[in-house]
Amino acid sequence: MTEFSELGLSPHTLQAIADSGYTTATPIQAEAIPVALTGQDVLGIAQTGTGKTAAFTLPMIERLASGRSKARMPRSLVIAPTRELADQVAASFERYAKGTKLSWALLIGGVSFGDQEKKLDRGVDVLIATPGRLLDHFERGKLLLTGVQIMVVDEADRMLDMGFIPDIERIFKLTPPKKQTLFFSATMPPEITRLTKQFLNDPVRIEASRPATTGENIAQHLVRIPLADPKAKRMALRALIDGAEIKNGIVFCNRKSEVDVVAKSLKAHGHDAAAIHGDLEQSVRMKTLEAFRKGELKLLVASDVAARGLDIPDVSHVFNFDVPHHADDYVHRIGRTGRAGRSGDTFMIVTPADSRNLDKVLKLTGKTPAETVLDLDWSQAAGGDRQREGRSGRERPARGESRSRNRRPVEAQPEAEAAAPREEQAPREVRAPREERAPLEDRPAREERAPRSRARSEDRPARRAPEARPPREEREEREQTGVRGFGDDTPAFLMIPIPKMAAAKG
DNA sequence: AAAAAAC
Repeated sequence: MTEFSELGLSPHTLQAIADSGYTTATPIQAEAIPVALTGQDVLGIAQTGTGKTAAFTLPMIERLASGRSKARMPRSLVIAPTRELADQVAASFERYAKGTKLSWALLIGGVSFGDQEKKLDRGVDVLIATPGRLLDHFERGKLLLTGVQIMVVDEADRMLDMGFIPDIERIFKLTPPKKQTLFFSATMPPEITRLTKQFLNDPVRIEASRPATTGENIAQHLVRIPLADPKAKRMALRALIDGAEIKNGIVFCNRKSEVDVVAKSLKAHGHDAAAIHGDLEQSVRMKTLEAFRKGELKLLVASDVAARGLDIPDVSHVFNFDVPHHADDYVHRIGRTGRAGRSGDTFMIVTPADSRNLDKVLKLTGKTPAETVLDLDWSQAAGGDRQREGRSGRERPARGESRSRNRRPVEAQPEAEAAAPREEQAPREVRAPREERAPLEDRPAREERAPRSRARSEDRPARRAPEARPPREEREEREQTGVRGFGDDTPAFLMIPIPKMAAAKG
């Protein structure tokens, strides 16, 4: 246990920390803060929920305490992948830099340029931004990055997922090479490693990541339902919610449209729920999140915008309305609960159509979740759809007709009636005792199925390897002839071979 | 398959 007072922070900052109610530092804070205070680069391998935001804001505040920034020339820069995350970083500065002269500005999309420009003109010490809006300001000539002394990249691997790496490279190149860089990523895929090698200067590597597996304090439940039908899934979700003692919970869906439908449906059934996803207005996103944080909203229905990074203190339940497309996302989603050693319950609704993604999830977590059985009358769900079974039961109507057709019936009809008497609706939940959760026979059976996927994973590298790493002469030729006009300054990302396209054509 | 992010 390391106290903040041991880390070399100033009395003023320590007071701000104490005012926030903290005394002991998290492992990443204990390791990163002293290093960052010396001005060295930091490569932090840490997931969210490890306290990494404070791990870089605190030393930044200290190092920026002396000196002032000029107009349009921020002295430091924090890049985050999502607006909410950037907002959280801003909140951290607001909290810990209070009483100092440090000024900061939040540059994110979805809000007007005016206020952001005003702040830039006045001069800010800390710029917190998402890549798109930052570059937008830069291109409008509102911003110079040549005065940046400290640059932070938060959740780099997520930026990679979101296609931001070229932007990040560009931003790196707009800042002076002689600066301090604090670089955080939960994982280190090759692309990220390459980036750190190119732009970090002899960084101190600090690891505070939990393994990719899931915490012991999170009880994972699997809810198999017999039909891959959204209505049936909503029935199941309601039954789960009604059958659990929820303080607050997040319901994750794969699609934004589904988020809207599920949120509406829950509200129509008397639940305290609201939606959050990337198509909603920024002000609404923030308001909803704020209400959820304050405990004024019980159920947050979310796309994966909320899966990672968001600072939502303690959630008692996570519901996976859909099996996520990527197993990683599952880990992040359920990681919204069971934080700081508390216990959490998670439920995932699984339909016969989800077996593939489910396999991937189970393989990654290495766990066999408890199966929760819902004793519901599924015909209620199937009934409404039966007459249009021609649609392969998926209920994905063509554009145009979808809205008017789906909306009302979904909310108003048999479903609503089905919910009427609560006692009847409550799930007859048959929960296996923990020890019995993973019957030993189950494991080998699952293992035996593996050859199929193993065969796939074996031949995949074989197919990709020759593309990803062409023979030397070819590479040199490409380097000489493929990209022109940059001289020695060719951006590295232009030199990356594009295996997928080649493979697809071949 | 989907989501995220700039106007």
